[in-house]
Amino acid sequence: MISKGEAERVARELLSRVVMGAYPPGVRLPAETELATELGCGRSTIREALTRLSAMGVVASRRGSGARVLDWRKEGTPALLPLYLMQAASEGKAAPLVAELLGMRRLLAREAVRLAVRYGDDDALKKVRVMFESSLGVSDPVAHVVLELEVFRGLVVASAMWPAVWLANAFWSPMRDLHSLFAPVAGGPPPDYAEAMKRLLDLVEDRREDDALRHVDKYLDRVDQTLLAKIGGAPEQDTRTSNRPTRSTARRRS
Amino acid sequence: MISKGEAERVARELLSRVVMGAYPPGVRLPAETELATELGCGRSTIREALTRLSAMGVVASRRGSGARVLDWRKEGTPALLPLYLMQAASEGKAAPLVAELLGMRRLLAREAVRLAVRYGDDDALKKVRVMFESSLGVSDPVAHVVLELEVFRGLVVASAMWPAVWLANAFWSPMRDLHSLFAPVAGGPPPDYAEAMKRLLDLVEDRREDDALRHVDKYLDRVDQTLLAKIGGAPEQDTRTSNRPTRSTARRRS
DNA sequence: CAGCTCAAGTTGTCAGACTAATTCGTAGGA
DNA sequence: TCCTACGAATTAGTCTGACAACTTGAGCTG
Repeated sequence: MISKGEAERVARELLSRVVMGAYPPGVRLPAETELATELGCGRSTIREALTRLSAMGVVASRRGSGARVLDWRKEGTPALLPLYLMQAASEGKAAPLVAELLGMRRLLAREAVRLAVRYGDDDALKKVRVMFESSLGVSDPVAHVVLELEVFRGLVVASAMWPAVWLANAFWSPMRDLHSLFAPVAGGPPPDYAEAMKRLLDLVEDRREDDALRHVDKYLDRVDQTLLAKIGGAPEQDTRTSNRPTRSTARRRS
Repeated sequence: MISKGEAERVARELLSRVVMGAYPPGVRLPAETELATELGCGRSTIREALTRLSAMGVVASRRGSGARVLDWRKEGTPALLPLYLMQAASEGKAAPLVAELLGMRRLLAREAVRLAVRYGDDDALKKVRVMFESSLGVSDPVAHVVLELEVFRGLVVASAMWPAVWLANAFWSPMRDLHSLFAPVAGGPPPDYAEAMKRLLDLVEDRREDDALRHVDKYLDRVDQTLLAKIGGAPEQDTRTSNRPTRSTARRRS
């Protein structure tokens, strides 16, 4: 994702052509040799780029037949997020997507807290606390946002439930690229960041699951609404937007 | 994932060496030319395989320096799931992992229902129903399990919230490979599959979010407990194992 | 010992050739 | 007319060899 070089450039170029609609789903891509001459590189570079796009669920190559563009909106992976959202933003349609992304962040943040409370061992949680404290001095918006995500991810890591870590990685690593787009708008860390996060870690270490989940919900409520207000998307009346288990859903008769 | 060829074989071989511990995190892999001669293939094939492993967060290559093995348990992607769980199963440690995977499935299934209720348009939901009905005749365990996952994924697709679809893909496509491991154990579809799923789709189309979520919770409760009992992992007393928002958590005073 | 230079080693990219698979037009037959 | 079978053209997969860009570490110099 952060890698450089010719193959990366070619992959970005091809991906943007697909996302922008120059190569719509279903069509066959030009042959590798054609792409090579057109983009001014060797065939191996084209192949490297196509391998990456294939891992993103954007194209699929078949020997003898060529590479077809897949229905990437339905078959893709979270790696598509940054480019997709950039395009949506350029068309002024970003607001509902951002709201939904925040909802997914909340989903995973809640899961992170839950896992850390249940399975996190004390040493690993200590490391998360160290990571958190090292993020306190940072006021740069982009850096802060990355560190905040890293703390939540650290909670999952501390639980040592690796499949959950991998799911978190699939979402958070594109989110990292993405947040650097919005962080300048969102401004620096919220004023109560240090206090709220410290309290969260305390609750996690005390294994108070219910209190910790309530706390993270409240914190994200404030943060999300602030961000949405600044982005400019009408913040949709009330908290129904969030996908914490809706209040009315809470199973009353189970 | 389903692709064939020499590169796939090499990638599997290298990945299994990493997961089995032959190449522990931090060490440098042998040079590409060495690997090529050792595995009996050309250097381009090795490079193709390494590119895939790199996309899985298992290795990282640097020009001039070589390829290092990453801390794949912390940095990996859900694509590691099948091999990891196979290894855990061979050591008899599968039960807690399976329980956790079922928890994650519930998380995403609930999200699928929620998104479909809120954003799914009627035509797209009709397509999901068609897909579901075409799965009714299937009694083969593996095929059924794949189709059931596909129905839940279809609900997310119907909502047209693509980032959520991509997150679901990241989890469900490895789960597909994985379930084919356990499906023979789990046996065919549960007796109430047709009835329960039809009711779920009805509730979704009627936009009754709360009822739909309750329904899917109850259905998954039954399915999960049956599977866990057969797998042999002690099913951990009661439903506290599931990660539906715990009853006591349901925000009473918000 | 600190700092510099340079040579060896490694990945990234290019080029060309061959292999294996698919596609499609066409000739031939029912 | 329709259908089948065959073969040529097209295309991705793999191998080989070469060079460029970069990193590392040993040896040299002060």
